[in-house]
Amino acid sequence: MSKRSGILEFAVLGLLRESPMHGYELRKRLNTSLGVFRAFSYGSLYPCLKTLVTLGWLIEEPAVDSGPPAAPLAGRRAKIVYRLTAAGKEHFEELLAHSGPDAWEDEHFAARFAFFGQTSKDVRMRVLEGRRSRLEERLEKMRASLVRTRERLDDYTLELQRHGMESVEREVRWLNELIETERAGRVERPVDERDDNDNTNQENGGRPEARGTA
Amino acid sequence: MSKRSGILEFAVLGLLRESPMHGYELRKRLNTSLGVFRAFSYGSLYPCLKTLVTLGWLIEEPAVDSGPPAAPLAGRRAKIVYRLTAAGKEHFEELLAHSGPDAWEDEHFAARFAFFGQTSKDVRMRVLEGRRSRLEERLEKMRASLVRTRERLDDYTLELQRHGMESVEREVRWLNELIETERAGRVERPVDERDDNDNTNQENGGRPEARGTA
DNA sequence: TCGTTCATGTAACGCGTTACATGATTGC
DNA sequence: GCAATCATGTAACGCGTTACATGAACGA
Repeated sequence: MSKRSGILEFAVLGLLRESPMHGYELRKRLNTSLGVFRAFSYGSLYPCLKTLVTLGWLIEEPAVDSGPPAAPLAGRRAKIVYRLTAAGKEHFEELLAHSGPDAWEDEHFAARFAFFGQTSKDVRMRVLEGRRSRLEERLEKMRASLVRTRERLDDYTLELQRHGMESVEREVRWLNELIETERAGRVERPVDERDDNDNTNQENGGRPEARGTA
Repeated sequence: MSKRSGILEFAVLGLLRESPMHGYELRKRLNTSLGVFRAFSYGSLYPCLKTLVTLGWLIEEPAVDSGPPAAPLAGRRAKIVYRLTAAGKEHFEELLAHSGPDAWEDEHFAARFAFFGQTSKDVRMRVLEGRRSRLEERLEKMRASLVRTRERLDDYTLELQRHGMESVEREVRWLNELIETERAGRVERPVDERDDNDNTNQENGGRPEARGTA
């Protein structure tokens, strides 16, 4: 209906899935833990939260402020803590699994990757491979346009293109490593129903060997 | 006044400086020659052109269609060719030289770099160095946030951060090479007043040696 | 008590896109 | 003749930001 948003909505749901939070804290985690790839401001976050509430993905809670025990009374502007509803959880799963055409773009991909810890292995594979083929398309276009326009571009433009292509190629190699690592990975932890907080996901969950590759 | 735009405006002026063009062609060059880093649509391009005309940077010309000699008459919807005015040229120089706080962001930088062929050496140096220090700031922040949050992030988030940092570090190395090359560069071609088309800018204008570095 | 950080919001604007509407020219 | 592509535009919307307004809690 009104005011749907892409990546911000997704990130909010993802963070809230880990644990309930209020807006301020949410924003900080958006810009630090996750935020390497993007910064959000209150002007977008708070309206987004409201929308998600009206959609039923989130509920507001009056913030049982467990910190300072004094002055727990009356009219103090309570922090609003947002908690993911069951429907919200479901919706988030859908978003994770969904492979829309724009799902492989830079920021969409980064956002999904950031929540791989909460994603099943097959979905992870699909996302990684989707991203890779998206990048390979992009490389094709770049090469084609280079062939078409080479000779009538100055050195700087050329250098810019070359550096751009190299960056993309580098990301493809990175994805290749990740995909290999995933393939080698064993156990499929069902992810569902385990009430929070055991985020220690050991047993070779992430990227083992394959480092100092340059 | 109304409808000022950043990078699109800049790119249009830059392309038009090389030679007059109509909107359609302009858009194609935006998305091929230059367009590795960004794609624009008509919905933004045409309004932008109008604005630039009212500002006096551009003038519309009725397109003396030199191609098909037949049917040069009456009411055919003429292509509109846009040409940079003297004021527009001046404005573009200002934009090139200007070092606003946002001038070092990803897309701003890429756009400026794409027009280095029309930029004097000292400005090129300022831009490259500005970009580099901007990236170094960014690296500082990333490192700091890593120190703060390490240990309570899952492997995937960590890997994402690591890859992000490596990308930035790589660009810094790239800039270092470019800056060195610039320093080694000799002649300062005044750039001004040479009526178009001798774009052959030889004499070691771009990036000589320093390749296969990985 | 005074500045800083925490905490929540709103209004206006920025900078673009998508989808639509329109028509001329070219090549088969 | 008909499709493709060239060529120009407009209206509505998307997804965010900046700047502003407000106020409580905390530390020195």
